[in-house]
Amino acid sequence: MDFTKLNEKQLEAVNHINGPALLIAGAGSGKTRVLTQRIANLVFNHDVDPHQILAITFTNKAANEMRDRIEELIQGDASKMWVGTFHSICVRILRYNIHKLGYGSNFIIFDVDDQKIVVKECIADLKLDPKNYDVNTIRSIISNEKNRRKSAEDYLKENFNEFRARKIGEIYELYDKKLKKSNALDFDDLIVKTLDLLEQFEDVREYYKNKFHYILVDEYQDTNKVQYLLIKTLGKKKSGLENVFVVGDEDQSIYGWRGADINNILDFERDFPSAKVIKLERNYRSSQNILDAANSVIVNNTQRIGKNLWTEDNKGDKIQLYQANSEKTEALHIAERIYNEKNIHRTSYDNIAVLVRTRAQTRAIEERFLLEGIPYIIVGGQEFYGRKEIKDLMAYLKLLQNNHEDFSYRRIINVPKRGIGKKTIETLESYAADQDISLFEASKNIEKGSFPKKATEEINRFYDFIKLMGQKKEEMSLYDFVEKTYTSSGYRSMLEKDHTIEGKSRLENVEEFFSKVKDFEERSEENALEDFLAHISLLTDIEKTEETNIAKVSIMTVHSAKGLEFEVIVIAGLEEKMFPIIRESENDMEEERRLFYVAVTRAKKRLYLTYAQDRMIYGRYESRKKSRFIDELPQNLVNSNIKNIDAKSSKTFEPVFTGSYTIPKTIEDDAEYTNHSNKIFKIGDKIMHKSWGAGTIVQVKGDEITAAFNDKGIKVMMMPYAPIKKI
DNA sequence: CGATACGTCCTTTTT
DNA sequence: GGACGTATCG
Repeated sequence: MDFTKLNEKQLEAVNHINGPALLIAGAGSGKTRVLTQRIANLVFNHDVDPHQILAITFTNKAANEMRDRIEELIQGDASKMWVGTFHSICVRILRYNIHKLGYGSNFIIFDVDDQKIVVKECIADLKLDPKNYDVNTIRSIISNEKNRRKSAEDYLKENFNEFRARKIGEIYELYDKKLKKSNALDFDDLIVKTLDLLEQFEDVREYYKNKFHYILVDEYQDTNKVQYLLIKTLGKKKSGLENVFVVGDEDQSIYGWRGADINNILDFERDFPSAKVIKLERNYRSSQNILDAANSVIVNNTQRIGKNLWTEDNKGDKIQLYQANSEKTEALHIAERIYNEKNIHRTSYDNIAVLVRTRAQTRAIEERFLLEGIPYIIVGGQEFYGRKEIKDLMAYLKLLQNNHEDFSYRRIINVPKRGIGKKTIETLESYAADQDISLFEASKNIEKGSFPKKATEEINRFYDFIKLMGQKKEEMSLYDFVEKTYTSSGYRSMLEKDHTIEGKSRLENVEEFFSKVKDFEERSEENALEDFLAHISLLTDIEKTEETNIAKVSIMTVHSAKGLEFEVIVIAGLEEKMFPIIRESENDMEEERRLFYVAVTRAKKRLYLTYAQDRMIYGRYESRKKSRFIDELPQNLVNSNIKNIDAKSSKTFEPVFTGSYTIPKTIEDDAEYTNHSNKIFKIGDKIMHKSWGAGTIVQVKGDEITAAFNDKGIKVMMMPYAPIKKI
């Protein structure tokens, strides 16, 4: 194998074979290359069988890429190597062993939305006032407790003397009971139950300890306590050969709020005293100016091992800071910058990312990009899988996977409408509760007379449908099965009957869902329903985002940007209370600073920072102060539009956008798209949009045009600015 | 029983 | 400003 492209430190890491090691890998220091080459080295030069290797990555996509890359390097098969996220690896272990904990191996995974529904139900069951027990708060308490390895029982014990906390403990307890009854696990359970399994069953523990001779963990700084214990359990060997190789960067630890413990990386040497520590500080991504900026901010943190990024690259451009009047001008400025990047620097749209601290910030930016015809993509969020029709279809599949899962049953029993209303369901529920059986079970032999005739018929029909599909599941391919479910349930005809714009877009979404099913079926070896459901549940934010063939600007949160890089980065909303967001402790502030550090180090060539003097918060304008992080930058590296930073500027709201400030378009072919002065668009017109392709106008309200695009769904545009033409 | 009208609360961040 | 929940009506 050719190691010539590695620097000295990287080579040292790749050649480290036995014994624990900690690789401190600064941003852009080529750690992925090290990880893959080290594994290839193990297999190719040191006779390690791929099935003895466990590699934990941050995303499933990274896992697949890593496997491909290794196969290329060793010119051989690495399919037996276990690579994946903590969650997907745990699912794999659980499928084989969870029966020992009293669960069925066909368990389903509950996402955050599912969790909330359960919590809400618990609050109602315990007759607590929802005003005093906020669903989101309690969901996150339960999650945090699980990540700290505290069971409901532990929590109740610890909080018995405080009324409210005790009640929360009771909710936690009931929540777990409900999940167990539905044979469901939430995200945190996936790790916790795996750990339970390894601790409680010696045979399981020994099996996996013996199997995995080499363990690699990426993004170690973001592991929480349970994940840490999992690695320690698997990694501690009798032989003393603790081949645990962890890679991380304490300066990029940004998931404290989700239980990640920065001490896992800070204390690695204590846990594995013989650990070799290698530090990668040479950066291959960014210009020196960008690195200087990053270094100068992060030195203000105390929780560090300490490192200083450097590059042999040149100084590069200065950082550009822009103070806007409001979030609207901020967005406008960003659009201008992107326009210049495109036309002056010839930067492709997909080499540009706009990073924000909170999802709410994306709206203003998105609206401006729509007006200016800048193609963009919002990475992550609830965009696709959060849609009602997709969740409904998933509920059908979950119910078919596990007939006794009441939450899905409830969701779809009357979708499409089957005349089974609230009353009927309540009766069914109380019957099921009395008998301590699932709703599905309860609907099996409902007594005549307890329900209206029509309802009885429909419940029976639904029961038969589930039963029948259960048989089909075994004989059909995944795709055909999903298709059959969609059609036979009546969901398809329900959507097809809906001729509103919304209905049409739902149909399109379902089509897209089907193409994902097909995709999964083709790419994955296993195509059991349970694998598909788990696959969908465990997708990361980035993976949920459509891949497109047109170049687009990415808009995303800093958290989503972890691990990515772009030529040009815009960080928006650099204001106190926004970035850093309001935090309670100094530790929290350090995490905010790390978050900013992550954002800055995503940039290869140019970095633009923006903030607004006034921002719309909950529908009211609020005065803002610029972020402390701006002051932590080396001021000689920053160009800014602020004339006198210290002077109290007299603030005037700029008027709502009037059109006078529109970006000059210079590219020739733009003219025919934007010169609408004497063209009038009306409903039914076929148009061509510069980035969305062909579409039809469905609504015109003044200057506001709504059009349905063939591939992109419904979009609203401002007529004078939208890059469209009649066709 | 389902569709519309108003009040409420909200924003961190995600597997 | 807007999503989401409860109240009220048809």
